[in-house]
Amino acid sequence: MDDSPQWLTVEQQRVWRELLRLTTRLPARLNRQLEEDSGLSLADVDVLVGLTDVPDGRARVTEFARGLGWERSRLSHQVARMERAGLVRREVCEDDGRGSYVAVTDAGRSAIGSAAPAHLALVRDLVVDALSDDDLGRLGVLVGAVLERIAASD
Amino acid sequence: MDDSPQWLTVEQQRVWRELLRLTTRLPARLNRQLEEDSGLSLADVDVLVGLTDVPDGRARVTEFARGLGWERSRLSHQVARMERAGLVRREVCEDDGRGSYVAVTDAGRSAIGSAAPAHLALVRDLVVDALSDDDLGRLGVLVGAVLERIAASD
DNA sequence: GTATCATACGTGACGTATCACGTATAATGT
DNA sequence: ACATTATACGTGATACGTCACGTATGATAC
Repeated sequence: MDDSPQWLTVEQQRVWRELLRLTTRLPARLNRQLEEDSGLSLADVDVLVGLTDVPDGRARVTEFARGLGWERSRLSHQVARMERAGLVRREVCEDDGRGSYVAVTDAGRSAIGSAAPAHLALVRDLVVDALSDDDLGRLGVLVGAVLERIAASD
Repeated sequence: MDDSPQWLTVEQQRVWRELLRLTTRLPARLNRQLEEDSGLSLADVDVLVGLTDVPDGRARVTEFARGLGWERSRLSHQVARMERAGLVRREVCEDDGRGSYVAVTDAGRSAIGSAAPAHLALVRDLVVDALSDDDLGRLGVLVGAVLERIAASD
């Protein structure tokens, strides 16, 4: 009977359903605001923020994907879309013929510069200011514990 | 200066990034296990669980979507896919010519019956058992606060 | 009765995210 | 040197989720 699956309690189900709900509602809300204000998507923002944070504005694809916590091919596809939009460009890697760099363009820098204030204001409104500092820290610890379980079960 | 957007602190950014990571990693992990074990998707499971929980195994589309916390057209598309797979069927509503019911089929009941144990075991492993009872309750409260902010900002 | 407004819901277009697969290059072993 | 293994990463296929739009039906006002 050790391994027999058990149905969730009512309370456990409630928390579980809320978590699932969050996985679609949160990105959707942010995407809607971003689309209205700037034409960017949340994925565009993540990539642009990541690239503008590194010294020469470029990163190797696989390492960058790891840093974002994304699947490699998710980044490849996203970069392809962003390249078509002129937000990033791919650059050959001189040292390693296998791979390439993703580099932010001037248009990309400009786009994220314009989009960031309103986007961050909404992130504040929805998440940061919804909780006390203690609670935000606590949320981070709890979500971190779940992410560790996910990583361990891969 | 009241409305000026502010950059997130390092700690706030960390929690924010973890939340974003969770929105893709959690469904992806559950989907992978479900696909391997049963060929169902997490969305299939949500619909089937929802339908097997109501008395005659059927529900009106708009109300059911609301209950799941889904966009209406998300459910319509999902039902179309599940109908093709024989998991549910649409039934005419006798009292209201505008709408229809989604009803679970025998195959659907069987599929969710087979898939549920392993799926719930993974939900337990990743979420429920990753936290103490107190922490799980706390997570629910914190996520609930964020969901309220999202609902309020729509 | 008719017109207008409201509601239910399905569909198309599109962007997104994962998985499988394949190609090109680098590293390693012999 | 050559063969084998490993790595980097791009692409296609598919399922998914949102938004816009449209049709059909019901409710309401006159």
